Amino acid sequence: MTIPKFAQIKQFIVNNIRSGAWLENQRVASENELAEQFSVSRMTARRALSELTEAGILTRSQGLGTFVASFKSQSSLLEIKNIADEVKARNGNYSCTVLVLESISAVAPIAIALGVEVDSVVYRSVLVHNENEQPLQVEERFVNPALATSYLQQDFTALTPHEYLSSVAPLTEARHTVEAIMPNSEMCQWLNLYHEEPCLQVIRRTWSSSGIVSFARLVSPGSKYRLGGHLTFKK
Amino acid sequence: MTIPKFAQIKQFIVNNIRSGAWLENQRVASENELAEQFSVSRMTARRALSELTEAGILTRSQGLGTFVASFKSQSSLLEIKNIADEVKARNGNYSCTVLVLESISAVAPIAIALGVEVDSVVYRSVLVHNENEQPLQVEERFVNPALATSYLQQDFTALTPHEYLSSVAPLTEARHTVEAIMPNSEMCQWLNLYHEEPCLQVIRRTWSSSGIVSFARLVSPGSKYRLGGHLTFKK
DNA sequence: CAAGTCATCTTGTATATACAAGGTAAATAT
DNA sequence: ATATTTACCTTGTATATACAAGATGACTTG
Repeated sequence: MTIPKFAQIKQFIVNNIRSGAWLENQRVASENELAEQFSVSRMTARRALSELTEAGILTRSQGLGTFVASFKSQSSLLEIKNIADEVKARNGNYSCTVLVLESISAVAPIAIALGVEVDSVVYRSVLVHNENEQPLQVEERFVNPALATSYLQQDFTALTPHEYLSSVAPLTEARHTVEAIMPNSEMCQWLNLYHEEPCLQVIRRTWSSSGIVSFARLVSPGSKYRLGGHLTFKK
Repeated sequence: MTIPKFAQIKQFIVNNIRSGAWLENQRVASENELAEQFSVSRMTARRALSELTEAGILTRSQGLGTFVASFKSQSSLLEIKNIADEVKARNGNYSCTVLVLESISAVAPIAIALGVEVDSVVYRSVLVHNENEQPLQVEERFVNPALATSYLQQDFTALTPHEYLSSVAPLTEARHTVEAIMPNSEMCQWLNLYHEEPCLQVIRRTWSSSGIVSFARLVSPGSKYRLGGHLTFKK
């Protein structure tokens, strides 16, 4: 028995919840009770309860006790992964084509999103991420030149923009929104779509300690790409 | 100073990372060093480091030390919230209309998704979630009758299907996928769309301890609904 | 009877201590 | 010189103890 004691207690609790034996909002044994049942110290029993609480499986309140969390309270999460990693994970052949790499004058919405002056110069890149030579996602990115001076000199077939930006301006925050859009004709060409079809668009803004670094638009055909996520009591 | 000591240490560390003073993969003071710096016991310093590690902000390895996690390793997460809560959160007027509530014979894809026999009887509901009397999302749901016998007798304008199902068959797991689709004519009618437009579709399958409970399709117009999420070093 | 107090349960914070186990580098033996 | 041992750092697990603070119900007091 090499499994740590606190982990054994966690398993015991999770098993009871997963099996349906303990229902939502039902009370769980107190730290002292668990300590006695498992012949451990209170601090060890406490660790099991605390970690399961942190994981959202239990809820606790001082003076009252510990309870099975209601499923509703758990927010469901979706992961946005790196597309290159995703392709490689399913043994696809990943490649990347650079379509545009330029400096442009920022129109109002771009300037606002990047936190720079309107009509100031910003960098823009458009890449296509391919799986088995078929376009899977278009990445259009606007970059704050003050924070990534030599952006235009990079070879993005070797190093992704995200990786390069992480190295020159360490990221401290990112915000995403996901929506369904209809691609314009330019985007259809980039994605090699004969018939118009709805696309998933992820907007990602990234911050570093010195300000907004970049603003990216990731567009993928609805027929080829989806986001997935799952939520469980495991752990 | 009523802030707990372990929380003060956490703040100190997070501030250093957010400000950019400590870079990715950089080494952080050890438990003993922190304990001395802050005049606390090792266990208290340890708690700060452990909780930040659990939150994905630090990584630790036995024998080596503690390090600032690389931003890349953090998966970006999107939250799928309850739509009624979301509407209420922005002070919208939430309402719900029941369009269909019936038992049908399961065709193959539905039967497979629910884990029941093909052509067996399953329940089906179609609801429209409205914000200020405008359709915001259509929820089409197929339910395993064995696990929610009296599903068809419920009043879903008062209690959402998700809430009802949680009460009769406590959920233990959920899986989601998000994609962009073009709605068919029936869906356009339900969503009150004059012009066809791309929609976000969330597929949600939920499990309880006794099997697959239900299979829901949540469709929202791309122009009215988006998923948001953000990733930060806060906490 | 009603209001306040007290005892006793709960979780929360904090410390001191002990040993286990992983990793590195310097000291030692071959 | 190379290989092994040893010392010393790190994090990981576990215990015993103390007091703080929230919640509840019984008991006491006005």
